Amino acid sequence: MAELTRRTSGVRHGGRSAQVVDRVRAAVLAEITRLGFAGITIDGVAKAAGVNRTTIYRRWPTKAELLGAVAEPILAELGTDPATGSFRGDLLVLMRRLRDSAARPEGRLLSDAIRSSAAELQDLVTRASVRTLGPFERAAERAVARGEIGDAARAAVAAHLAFSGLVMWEQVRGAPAGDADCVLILETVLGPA
Amino acid sequence: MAELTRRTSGVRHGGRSAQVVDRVRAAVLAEITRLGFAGITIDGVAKAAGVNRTTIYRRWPTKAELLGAVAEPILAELGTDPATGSFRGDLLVLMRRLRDSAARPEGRLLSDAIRSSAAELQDLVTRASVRTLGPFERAAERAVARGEIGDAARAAVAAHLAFSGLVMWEQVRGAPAGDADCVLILETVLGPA
Amino acid sequence: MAELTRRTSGVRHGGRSAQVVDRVRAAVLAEITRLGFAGITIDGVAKAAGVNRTTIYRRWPTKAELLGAVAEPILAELGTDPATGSFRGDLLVLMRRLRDSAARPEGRLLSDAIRSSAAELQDLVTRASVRTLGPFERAAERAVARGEIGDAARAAVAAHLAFSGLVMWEQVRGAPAGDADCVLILETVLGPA
Amino acid sequence: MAELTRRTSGVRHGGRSAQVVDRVRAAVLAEITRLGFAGITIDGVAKAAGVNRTTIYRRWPTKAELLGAVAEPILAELGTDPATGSFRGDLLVLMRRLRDSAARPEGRLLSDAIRSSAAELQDLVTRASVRTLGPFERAAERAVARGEIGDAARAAVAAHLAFSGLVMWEQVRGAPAGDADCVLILETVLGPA
DNA sequence: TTATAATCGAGACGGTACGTCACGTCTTAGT
DNA sequence: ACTAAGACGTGACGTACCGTCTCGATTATAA
Repeated sequence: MAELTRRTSGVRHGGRSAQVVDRVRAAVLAEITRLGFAGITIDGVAKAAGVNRTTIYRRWPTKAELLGAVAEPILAELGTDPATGSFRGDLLVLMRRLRDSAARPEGRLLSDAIRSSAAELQDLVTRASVRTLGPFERAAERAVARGEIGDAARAAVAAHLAFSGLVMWEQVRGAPAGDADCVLILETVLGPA
Repeated sequence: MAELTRRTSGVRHGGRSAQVVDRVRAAVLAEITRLGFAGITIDGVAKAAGVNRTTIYRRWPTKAELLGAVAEPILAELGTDPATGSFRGDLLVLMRRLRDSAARPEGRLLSDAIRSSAAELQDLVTRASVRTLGPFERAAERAVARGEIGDAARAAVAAHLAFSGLVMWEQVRGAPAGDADCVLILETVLGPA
Repeated sequence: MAELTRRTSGVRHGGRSAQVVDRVRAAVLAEITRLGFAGITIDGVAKAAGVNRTTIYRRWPTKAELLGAVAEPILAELGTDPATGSFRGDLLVLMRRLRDSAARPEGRLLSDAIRSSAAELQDLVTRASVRTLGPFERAAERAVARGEIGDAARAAVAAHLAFSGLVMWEQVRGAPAGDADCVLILETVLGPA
Repeated sequence: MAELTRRTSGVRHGGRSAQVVDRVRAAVLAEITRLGFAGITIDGVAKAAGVNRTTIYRRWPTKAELLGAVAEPILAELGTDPATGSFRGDLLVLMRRLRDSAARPEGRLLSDAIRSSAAELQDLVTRASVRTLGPFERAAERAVARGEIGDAARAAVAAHLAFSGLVMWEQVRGAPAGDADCVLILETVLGPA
């Protein structure tokens, strides 16, 4: 998945190039807000960004790369590991972070992408899943290492359920998850505190 | 969502009409197997079915209706309530049923649809979600009514997690859920037996 | 070209059949007024007539036959020979008659058809041309027979010009021909009175 | 009406673009020969030209523009004024020119278009009429200015008749106008030389 | 008065063409 | 070194008519 740099080798003209990148990024987010993840088109992004369509294709040859580049910052953010010292604490932090991100266009992009089954976005989907689920899984591993939970598979499933339950929440229940919902999920997969 | 009959009243030409419906249905499933849910096109279905494209449009004006019609049987199947007498038993049945269905093209259609965020499929998505999640939720309600679980919200979340965890399983973990996975999920959301 | 009777052999069921024929005929004229000659579709006529599309096809297998049937009365009217006793008088009568007819939908149908180059309407076009131009040509022949004009070819051309000039008048000049225009045409092709 | 160049400013790719334009133009003429004016379809032209259908739509958004572009050269040719010094001479030149053009596909396109009553071609029809009839009318005006004819309306009608008579000739009489026919028309509308 | 044949309404289908949208690629000109 | 601009092929979309077919329901006349 492309990072937010040009694919062709060579010097980057700081000013102009960076401007293009920024405008395209902003345009993608605006389009997500306007039309939703599935409604994004290169044409639309180009127009919204005031940039030529070919310019986008040059920099991000596929839609997956474009979206991946836009999602990169939030992916990085969601990819970091918390360190509360307890599985319960880690999961709660991760869930709240994920929930909060879904309120932003980048987050919507991410969670819609994770659920998507489009072949053309396979790269993005996999990468986004791995990096977003990662901290959940590592929290589980730490819990096992710390002896909080004996059964590693059990810990992994708990992490998976917390993640999946949250990712599917709005799609299935029609409203974003609240703070209490996060706590409920947590107590359901880990038992009452 | 259309059932697998003509929208207008009265299918007359039992023979020919029924044949068309059957062939289109089969073609949709074949295309799902071949290209995946997101790869389905009316053109492709028409060709695979050996039927004219306009014939499909006449009967199912939107893609959501076409897919909904094809999904109807499995929706009906997954929409029935088990009656094992216990929440645990009900959930296990529901999960296994859902897991098994995912191995068939109709099931793949369904679970991919449920995760999809395509605007054009909103109808299908909602309907599929409601009908497939329904038995999970009703099982939770019965559990509450029976006094198995005191907290209704807690029961509902358990149902939601079992459902979501299963629907996202393959997408996120790369392989279909096994029997042991179902049990693990069950023990995670309801506690050990 | 079909007359306004059923093509299949057998008895005509006076009431119902006649009603259908009348309503279709009225619908064709209404559609000509609404959409113009080129805008006529069988679908549209059927809807406007409150008659099933297949009923129209049964009776008039081609569009040319349908239109021909509708045009028949006016064709008959325009096909009769005047007898003023002079070429000049005959032509004037014929021109005025043709001009007047163009104000009615049937007449518009006719003159648009005569100018049309649609292959599917070849039958109609030929028939309409022959029958409408006929009186002009016969008037020329009578003039020659009477000795009014010596040169038969010359007389025929005069008839042709009067006819063509009138048929093209509105199309080219943007407004229907007036009485004075008819006289001008007459004096142009036959010389001043 | 579009000229035979791109609608947007500046054709850049002299080679490729020009080639496409040429091939489409040739294809239109070929299709006219093959199927007649009324039988022309964008699909057919695209196939005959070995060009994609959307390419045609991009360049000529409507059929009227496409046909207008193809007709442009002959329109330009038929739009020039002769200067024989006499009404009679001018008309004869104009008639022969028009008659000759009808032997070529472009000319057939033109005269069929002029007679057409299709709403979608209104632009083309008007433009073609105006530009083709124009020289006839201006010849009449010059005749009046020169004092050849006293009555301007009379001169205009003579021009109109010569034009209409010729345009309708083949449609009504079944064979193209010969040289002698042109002379006959001339003598009919202007009197013997 | 009832058969019976003609006719109609309704639904469906295959097919052609339409005009549009989005994709991804290429080339040339300009900055 | 990039970007803008224009063009193109390709595939899919959803719609409008065309002409044909079959079935079931009427209906008007002829037995």
